[in-house]
Amino acid sequence: MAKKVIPEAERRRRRPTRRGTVLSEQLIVRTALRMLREHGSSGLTARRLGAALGADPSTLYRYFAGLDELTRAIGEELMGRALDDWTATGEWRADLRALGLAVHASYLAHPQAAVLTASRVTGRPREIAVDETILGILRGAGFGDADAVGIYHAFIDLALAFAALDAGALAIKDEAREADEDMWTSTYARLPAETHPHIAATAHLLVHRMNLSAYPVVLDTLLTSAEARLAATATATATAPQAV
Amino acid sequence: MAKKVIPEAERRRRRPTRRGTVLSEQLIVRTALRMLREHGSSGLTARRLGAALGADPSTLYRYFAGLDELTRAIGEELMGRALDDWTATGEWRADLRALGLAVHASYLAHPQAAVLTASRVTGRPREIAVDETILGILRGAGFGDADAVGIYHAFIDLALAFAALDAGALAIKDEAREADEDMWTSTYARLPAETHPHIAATAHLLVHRMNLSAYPVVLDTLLTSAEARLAATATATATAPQAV
DNA sequence: CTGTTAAGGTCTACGGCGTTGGCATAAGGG
DNA sequence: CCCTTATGCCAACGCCGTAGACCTTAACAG
Repeated sequence: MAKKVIPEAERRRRRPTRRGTVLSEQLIVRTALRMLREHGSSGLTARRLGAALGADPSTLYRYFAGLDELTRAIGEELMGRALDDWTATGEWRADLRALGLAVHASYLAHPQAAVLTASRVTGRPREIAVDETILGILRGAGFGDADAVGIYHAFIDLALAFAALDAGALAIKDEAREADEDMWTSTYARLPAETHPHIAATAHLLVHRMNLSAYPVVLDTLLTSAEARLAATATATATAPQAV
Repeated sequence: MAKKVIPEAERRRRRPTRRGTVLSEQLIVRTALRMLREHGSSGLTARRLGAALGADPSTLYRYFAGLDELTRAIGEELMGRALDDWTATGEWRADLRALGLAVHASYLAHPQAAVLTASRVTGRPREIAVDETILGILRGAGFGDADAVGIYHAFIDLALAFAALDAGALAIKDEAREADEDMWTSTYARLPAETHPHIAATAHLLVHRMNLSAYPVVLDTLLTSAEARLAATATATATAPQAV
């Protein structure tokens, strides 16, 4: 096996595989994304990916130390796409909202991949770029460092957590068209009022609501609360500018 | 193989295993929880679980249709424990807060198990009981059905999403004591100010903050927003009681 | 243009996995 | 006490990740 994985930037010799394809990290990651979509979140295997690329499975280990590292690269790709899809306007609240939704949407565009990656911090460049951007927006808006960090933390974790949760729900629906159907209509909507009065009374509302994501609502409450905090701080500073 | 899995309630003949243990769903689930803690979130295998129980791996299929169903039973167990740890006081906001934290804590008590289960709806009895409880608290507090359902949705998804996210972080720390160490001190805290000014400026705050959960903060913003909505609705109703 | 070197492919193999079907046996109702 | 059948065990299938040895050819020096 490979002594060590050579970073993409330092690759010199690109030998085509037996079947003629020339490999690269990008090609592998994109093929992996396609396979996840086609075969479900547990359908990404070294052998299958190798076959799809026309390469021996073990070749992948020249590019990634293991499937785990490949998984992190996939997450990085999704995070990068979110950032690409986003443009700053200078209005902090609108920008944060758009960025949060972009991250969420980017993951949901590949639910099977998101399931594998959304709850992992990769520490790779494009993920760091997102973090830097968020902190920049907050500090630029006038938040103090402590507030900025607190809001940043809530913001990014909220986006990732909901990305993972919603992607999981989506992936299950995509994969198990049979059997699972829809838990809310099949199970919850049929509970008798005697044993579960509250669910029974609101079943008609639940069935609709639970098929949407709660993310936008929660995101907005977070941003509203941040806005209030900013206003309060500004007033306090204006009143007593000598305070820290 | 078994024609069909027989529900726990209908089991009559409890034949001991070759090594003397008498199986039950509960024993299997609890042993699985222990194995997850000891061997990490990917360390739960039919063979290992069988060995730990002193039974043949295939015996498990008499109790669960597959590892997937066992996983759902584990999630159900965690959700049930959360409900057991919680007691109602009648004050809706405090009750919801306590219940949310109980769910979060119950999952974080078994991070490796939580990783596998937190983003899955099981549709099993004790999970349904939690849902019924939440809706009951909200409707009892005076929220209209539409509001109650909206808040319920945000509340439960928030709890589960953060349980999954925080458990993932915890599980990685438990499992990969080597190699990963702490992404925040190892990677982020060392970024140069030229390329990442905002991260560099706040690194000292980030390192502390990112090792905590953002859940309590976000939960409180959600509850505050709900409280405001309830007050607004009450006023509107008092002013114009004839309104729907 | 040729020779050398090692990057980057392929091949083979190992141990472990989930799951299945067939079989043996003993629990418990009659 | 007998019969039925639930429930356990065994053996086997086709996957999996990945390690190590090996081969081939791209890239560069001369």
